[in-house]
Amino acid sequence: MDTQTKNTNIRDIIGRLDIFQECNATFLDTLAQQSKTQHLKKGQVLIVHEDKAKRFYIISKGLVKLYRETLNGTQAVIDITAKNNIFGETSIFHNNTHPYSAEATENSIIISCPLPLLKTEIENNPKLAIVMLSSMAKLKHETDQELEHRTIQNASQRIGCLLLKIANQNSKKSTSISLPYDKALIASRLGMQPETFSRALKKLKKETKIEIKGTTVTVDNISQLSQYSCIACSSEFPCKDL
Amino acid sequence: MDTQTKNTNIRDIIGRLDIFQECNATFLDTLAQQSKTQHLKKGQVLIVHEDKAKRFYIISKGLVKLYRETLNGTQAVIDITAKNNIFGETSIFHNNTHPYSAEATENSIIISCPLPLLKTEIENNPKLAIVMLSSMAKLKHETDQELEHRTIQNASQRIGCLLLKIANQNSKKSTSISLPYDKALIASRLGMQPETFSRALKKLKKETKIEIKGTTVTVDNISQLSQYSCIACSSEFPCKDL
DNA sequence: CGAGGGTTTGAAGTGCATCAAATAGTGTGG
DNA sequence: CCACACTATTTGATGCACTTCAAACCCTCG
Repeated sequence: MDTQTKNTNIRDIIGRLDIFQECNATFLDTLAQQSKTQHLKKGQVLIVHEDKAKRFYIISKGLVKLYRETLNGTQAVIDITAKNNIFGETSIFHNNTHPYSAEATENSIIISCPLPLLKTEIENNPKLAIVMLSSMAKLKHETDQELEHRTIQNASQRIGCLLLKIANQNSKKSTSISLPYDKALIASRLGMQPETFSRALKKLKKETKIEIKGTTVTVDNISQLSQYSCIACSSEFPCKDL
Repeated sequence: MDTQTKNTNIRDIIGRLDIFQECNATFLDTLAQQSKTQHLKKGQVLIVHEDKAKRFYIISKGLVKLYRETLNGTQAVIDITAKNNIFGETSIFHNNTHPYSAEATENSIIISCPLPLLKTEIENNPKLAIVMLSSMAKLKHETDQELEHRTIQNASQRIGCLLLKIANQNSKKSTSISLPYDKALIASRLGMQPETFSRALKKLKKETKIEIKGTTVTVDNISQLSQYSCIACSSEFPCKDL
């Protein structure tokens, strides 16, 4: 594939992102021209916490874990993010330092774009600033929710809550959910050990009559599940405030 | 005090807030005119989670707890915020619904301002939008840190981390710290029970040789404290990224 | 078929929560 | 200035949830 074609692809992907809907073609063209596609192997680290930030990233394919890590290697997962999501852009507001690390958790294709370009555009395009502002507010709110869950919900309830979230994203009444990534990764996303995840899922199955077969979870009675999980949450199902 | 004088006071306070430094006098005057001062008793609830939002708030004096609460009354504290801080403004980005509850934890004086006015100004004043954006990014980052602490640090380490934060805000080498609010409230802010706080503080005292007398904590050896707490954190002392 | 990662299970330990009760601290009215 | 009432904090005893370490199992893919 020649450069011309590549850039067209990037331009298309960028142009479709929600976050850039208020940007004009000139900016998008320039951004696309200065962007690069990167192929990441599973496990490859893209950002190291507190690194100087020069670029931000868009996931074209795959899965990226955002996390913070202590010297001895213990990790706290902040988010696991997928196709068409952007990350690394918040460093603009942190002295151009990345506030988290990022690692591909499966083979992924990433578009990397220069940060200064975005920064300038935010400063010059008020509409983009507003879009970024509400996107940031949404992120903040999600983290607040997560903090609440960690404080109030037990392991099984947190799993139930995640299942409900996934079920809701799909069709209205879908009862068959396939886990978006492997169980150990889900566990870390929910702030628990893989062993705990396994046992807590078993408990959840017993309590709410869900069916588990490998990577597929079948929920016959969504209200039973929501009752079990949402009793320990400030928001009622289906979580309006997201 | 007549209305004129009151408004002048409000105007002064608003005008000094960091967040409004990029706003012109006309806006600040209008905002002050449409604002009201409220006296809150300790324990009084100002915002109930998911209420329709009409106003945002500025603390002129006192202390306000922002939290989320389940039906059975269990709380998750999001933040405890003091003089010259603003809260309730994020509802602009959540369909005018407050994403948390707010309660005065001591007798407080609050300035309440109409949200639509702020919303319009954000939309029309790009510089304010940028200020709001970095303030929101900072909040998000703080919550990310908190989530990390809950995941990785134990109770004693979290207390130590808080002490370091307070020590750092004051003078460079201050060794005498007075707790900003009562211990049960600190405990809830750190996501633990009062009993746990008491025991964990005792343990911290033993491990790091700090002195505790009522509400005053004396730290002779800050590096010993930071070593104890920051070993379980992705940021090294003194936490640069704040 | 066998290697290797992902997942589950078991056994034991740790940290925090819970409930109950004692103690310290604070403000009030006499 | 003291005694009382009330709140904040500490202490003790016990239980539960989650972690840790070790080993078994399971699945997929060369």
